[in-house]
Amino acid sequence: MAFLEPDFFQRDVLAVARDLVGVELVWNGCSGIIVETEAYAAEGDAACHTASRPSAREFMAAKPPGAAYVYFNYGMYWLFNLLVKGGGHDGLILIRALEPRKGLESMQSRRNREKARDLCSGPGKLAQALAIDGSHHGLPMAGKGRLPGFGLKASALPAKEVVSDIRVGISRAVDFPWRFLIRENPHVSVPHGKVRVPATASSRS
DNA sequence: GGGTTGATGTTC
DNA sequence: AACATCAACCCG
Repeated sequence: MAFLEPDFFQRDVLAVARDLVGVELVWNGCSGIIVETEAYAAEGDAACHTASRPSAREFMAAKPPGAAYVYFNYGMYWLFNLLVKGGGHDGLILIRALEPRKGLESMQSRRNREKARDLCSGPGKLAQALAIDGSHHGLPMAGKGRLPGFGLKASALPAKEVVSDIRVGISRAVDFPWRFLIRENPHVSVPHGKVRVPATASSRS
């Protein structure tokens, strides 16, 4: 199957986030089927980096659709996103979980875990399993600048049941149903319907 | 199983 | 000060 081209990322960020579920992320000898994503919209979404970080707005203006947006969070974990622009709504898509397909041994040693379910079932875990870090920030994952061995492949999967849910681990715009995942897939980070919204000053009253 | 907590560093 | 997390630890 062919690698996705930039036009895939030139659509509405919600459509792309949904359509990425079931796609195979190919990364330097390893790969996995994307089973969970989250969309963040550049406009009107207080949880998106563009709402608070000038560097994120500059990145979106400068880079092409399909570019990797990689950043460090909680002092410990890299998170891997893809840039969407040129369609209905621009934004970033966090890749949150993979079902491992290739390079299991590399993932196991980098994660220091054996079970497939412990390798990529969360955004920090999958970045560690694939050895993604800040050196990959801005890397084109589609089109001309794409490196051999890196990209996104449409995969011919059996019919999948993609459901939407609220996003994980954020404190603003917590009720947007912009997380997309395969229901009942054991490799997702949090099962459908199980995201807990942290108590806030306003909700505690 | 489920809830809680500590480890870490970059950005604003 | 906040943060798009995780694993180890408790309790049962």
